[in-house]
Amino acid sequence: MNIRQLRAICEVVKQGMKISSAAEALCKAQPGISRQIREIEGELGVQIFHRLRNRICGLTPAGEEVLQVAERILLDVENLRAIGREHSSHDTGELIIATTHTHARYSLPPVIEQFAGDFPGVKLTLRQVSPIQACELVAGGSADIAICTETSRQLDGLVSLPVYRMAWDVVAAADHPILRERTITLAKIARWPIITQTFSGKRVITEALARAGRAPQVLLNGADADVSKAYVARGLGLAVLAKVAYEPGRDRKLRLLNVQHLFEPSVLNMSIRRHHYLRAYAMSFISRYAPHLSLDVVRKAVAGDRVDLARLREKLPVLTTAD
Amino acid sequence: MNIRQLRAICEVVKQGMKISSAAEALCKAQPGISRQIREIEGELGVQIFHRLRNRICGLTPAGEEVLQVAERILLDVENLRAIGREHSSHDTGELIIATTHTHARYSLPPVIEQFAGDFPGVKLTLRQVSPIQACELVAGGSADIAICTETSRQLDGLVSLPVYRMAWDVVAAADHPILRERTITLAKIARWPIITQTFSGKRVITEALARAGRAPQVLLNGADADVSKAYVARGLGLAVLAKVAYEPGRDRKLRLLNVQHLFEPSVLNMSIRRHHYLRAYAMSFISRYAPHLSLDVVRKAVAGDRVDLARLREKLPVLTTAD
DNA sequence: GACGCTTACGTTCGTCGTAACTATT
DNA sequence: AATAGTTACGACGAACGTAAGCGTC
Repeated sequence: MNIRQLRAICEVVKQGMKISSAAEALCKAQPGISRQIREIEGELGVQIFHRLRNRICGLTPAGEEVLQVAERILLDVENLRAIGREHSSHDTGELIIATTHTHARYSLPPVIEQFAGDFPGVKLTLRQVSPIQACELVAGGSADIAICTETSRQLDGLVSLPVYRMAWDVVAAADHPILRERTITLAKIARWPIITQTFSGKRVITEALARAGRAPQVLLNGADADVSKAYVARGLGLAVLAKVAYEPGRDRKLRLLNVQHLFEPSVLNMSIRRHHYLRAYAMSFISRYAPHLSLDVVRKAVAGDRVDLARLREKLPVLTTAD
Repeated sequence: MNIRQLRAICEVVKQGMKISSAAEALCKAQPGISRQIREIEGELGVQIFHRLRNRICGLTPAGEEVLQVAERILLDVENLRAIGREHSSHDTGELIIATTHTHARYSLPPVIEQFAGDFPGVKLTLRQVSPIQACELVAGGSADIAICTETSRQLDGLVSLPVYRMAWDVVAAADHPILRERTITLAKIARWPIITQTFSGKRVITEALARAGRAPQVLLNGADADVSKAYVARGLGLAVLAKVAYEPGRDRKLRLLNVQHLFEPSVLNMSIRRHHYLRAYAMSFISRYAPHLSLDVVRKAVAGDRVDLARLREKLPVLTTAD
């Protein structure tokens, strides 16, 4: 058995059961990949791929099981390389963080600034995507850490730790009529056009209004916090923002509505691929971003020991400002 | 990187940092092993072994981490082979159970008889050892399942599931004076010489008497249940036996003392190496031996998901007779 | 005929064992 | 001298790419 053979299997699956695409992705000729696969099938004594008319078209049940283990082995091979780099060049390497606009723009900058100062040799990459994509990037090994609100479905092989509760704000233009109201209710919010954001912000407002039997009048959808703020400033509507995205000093044309009682804070997760080796600088990043998280807990959770998430959630600090 | 290289590393460690022994164990020449190691050290860019005066004498910190991951990879490689065998020859293979005398002789025979009938193609091996050795065999990959009472220290990489509570009996010769007592107390037991067994039986009696401020008068130590019974039958003393080891039909010369109130039942564990692939027949064996254990729980526990052991323990049946 | 995989074959690279060498005890 | 590990070298085998073959769309 060979690591190359396992890589061939995984790549063929990743490329949608195409040997030729896998060969290209691995910079090899097709016949090589073809043989690697037949060789390991011969050695294990089972068909891994379902062949239909001389063409590969799916995994056999045995193949499903093989794939799972093969992926774990390849991950561990990557981990060995990371261990090597860790001990040969402690403070140089790469750290890829997948997150949404809100965190890339508002909650992460101070941490990243500090981190970049401390680890000039680490190439830090920020991938700004949707929460689901962020998790998928991490699960697929293309990113180290995902920082995003909870996604509906947990990918397996992914360890998610709650790190903050995110409070929400509703903002309005300084001369917006709603500011004359003494108390804000969901019903009053629902009267005005709303600029919803792409990800969790949208869900938060929709669900909250649904609880009050209302639906938002969506003026504009698919905006991020910055876009939302621009439209709100022009008086076109209200927007729900993560509290961290409101900057009193810069957002002069905006006013906050007092809505803590209307919107439940969302849980912000940090997701890491299970069994992924975390370089020392990655741990350092984590402890800077979430100083209340014990690194030992992180290490254990990633190693596969199940951690008492409920207890972690209980004492989660609320994320309000980035600094 | 190569699986061979990883195997070389693990074998050298296993052989107590001896390259030559590792070479022999792997049926290779020394220079080959030597080179494999230097090659992977070169590729990872770190020293794995500590070298002192041209001689290997320990793992570096990096080596410790590498070893851990390398072992996991080798285990997974073994798992791939097992998956192959599972799907190519479902009902043939090997099953190695490491357990103590009591279970080999008393609690397992009916299950094994049934199993052997159902899976004639499976070579079943029973390794009769101490509880600690049983766990070590499983942790080292030399056995599939360990069945034994809890050991003081949990080996890492080992998943232990509680399967039964083992009740204890004290037996005496039919004409033993203690049988004239109306109620049995620890103090009364402590008056007589005791034949202690090698493993948990010894601890049980010692700890129980210690709670009553007594120490056992040990007449003979290191016996198993059968040896104990023979001496007890000759009137040489009392013995603490697992309830399952007392056979009323055969043990005519022995009498039971009513001691449920004196000896706390011990928890019997089933231990499996974490991430070890369990063949279908192994699962079948488990469900026969412990029908109250959900196979899904077993599968999850072995896969690394932590299971609520406390809840499992609560509703543990008491093991009294084997059938 | 284009696409996708397999078979065939010669080259290249890697792995292994023997043997000679070096260092430690 | 004996033990433990490294270096050197030649032989064998595995992996790769090119080219040709086969079956499907």
